[in-house]
Amino acid sequence: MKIDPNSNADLSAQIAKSIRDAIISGDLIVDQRLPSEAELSDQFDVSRPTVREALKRLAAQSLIRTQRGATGGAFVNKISFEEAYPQQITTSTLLLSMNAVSFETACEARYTLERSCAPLSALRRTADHLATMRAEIHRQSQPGLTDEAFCASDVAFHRALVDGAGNPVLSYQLAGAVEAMQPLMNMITFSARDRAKIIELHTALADALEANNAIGVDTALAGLESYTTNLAKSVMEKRKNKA
Amino acid sequence: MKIDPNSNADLSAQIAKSIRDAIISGDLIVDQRLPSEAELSDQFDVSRPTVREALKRLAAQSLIRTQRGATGGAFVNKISFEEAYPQQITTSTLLLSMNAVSFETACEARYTLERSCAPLSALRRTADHLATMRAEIHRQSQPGLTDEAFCASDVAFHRALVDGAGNPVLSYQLAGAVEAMQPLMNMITFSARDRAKIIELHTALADALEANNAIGVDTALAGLESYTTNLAKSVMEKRKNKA
DNA sequence: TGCCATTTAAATGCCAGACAATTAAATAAC
DNA sequence: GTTATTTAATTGTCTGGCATTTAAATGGCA
Repeated sequence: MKIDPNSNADLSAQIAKSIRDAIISGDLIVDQRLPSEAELSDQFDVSRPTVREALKRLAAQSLIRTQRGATGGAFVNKISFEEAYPQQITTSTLLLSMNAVSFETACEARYTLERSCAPLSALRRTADHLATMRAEIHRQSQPGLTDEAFCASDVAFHRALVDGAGNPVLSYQLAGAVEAMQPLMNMITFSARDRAKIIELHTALADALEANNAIGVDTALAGLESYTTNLAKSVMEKRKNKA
Repeated sequence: MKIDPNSNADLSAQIAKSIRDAIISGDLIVDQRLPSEAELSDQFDVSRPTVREALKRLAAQSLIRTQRGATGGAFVNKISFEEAYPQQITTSTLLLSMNAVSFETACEARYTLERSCAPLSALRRTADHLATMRAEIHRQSQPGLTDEAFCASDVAFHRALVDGAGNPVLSYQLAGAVEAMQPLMNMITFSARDRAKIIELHTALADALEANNAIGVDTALAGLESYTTNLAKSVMEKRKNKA
């Protein structure tokens, strides 16, 4: 293998790309062992620290894992949905906060995606999903709950709804959309009346889901979206008037 | 700052996590310069190569960028949707190929998400989006097109549809779902009759979008989903009988 | 004073060589 | 045959250094 030392990219970035491409193309398969760091530095004609930087880049993307010891080394990692969730959520969260995405835009995306899961979830949700949602509704009605805890429970509620669709790909894609909204939601202070209204809509949603009523779920979600949007709008308005 | 040398995690992973957390929490803001590698190795009480490995991890996630020279250093990166797309697509693609996700499951997720964009796209699509879709339809009807090129054009067509919704968050989330399907689609050989049928549905879709007819778009998408699923099923069947 | 060339300093990029820690396999002892 | 020990391979980390890049400081000159 050869690396272009005149490229503007770092050597470690080029090496990482080379290995990454091999993984994506299937040249390297899951659980296959990469050459040792010493061998790689020979093959790419760079020093071991440079190879290590490249491997750390790949490890940061969960593309490889490393083991120490005699039979150790770097192995192509079978990336799981569980591993991919946090990455996806981190990136989505930062995208929203760094790119000045409006609350409306983020909210629209989130509810648009979530409503698409509703029919499937109404069809397939298990008793477990329903129980989780009921439990979260109960938690949300506890007095003395902080706004952060209320939002976290809200996220758990909606994730149960999404998971109810029984499609891991959907769950993965939605995780980013739903969780990334949390920092935005945390900017809102929920009055007792707000919480009561949201709990009411959550209950309607759970009821519809229990009855396998797709239209009811969709209606409740639409209600939640408009209520949340309006709430955010009025909060922003108040904050603007104060300043 | 302190790092636990007795943790089972690598020092570089711990340092990366510490800096990553600071970025997510807002302690470090966009374009802020991190301490130099030498300063970081002092602060964390580790060597410079270890700090560098940590920084490469963060760079692999597009959380920082580095500049050489007198006023250089590592800076918190304002991650853009454009930067995030490839990451998202790579991860989604590998998730599908490594976890033996069935064609049905992936296809369901993709069309479920895409159909959720349809009403918005019917409302907001610009002439540009429409022109892109028409151009891709034209390309798809060219004789002599390879299956790969046909699939690539299909992806471009559907991305235009999604982008028509005018919501960057939706476009980002959908990119993974749509593009990650391509390797699966590439496993199918499309007969002339298949292509004609798909082009017919694409045309119906574009027509409906041009008429701002949300229901028509949804119908065409539903048709595409069932046609694609059946096509894949028959291809798999044939392949199985051969073997 | 103002402009241009040169020097300097700070930072990252890269390398060589070494030692520590971990782990599994080979070996030896009983 | 089982257990303890040694050995070898591999990653993790450190020290120290040189190369390269870049902006700012400096100096020379008109």
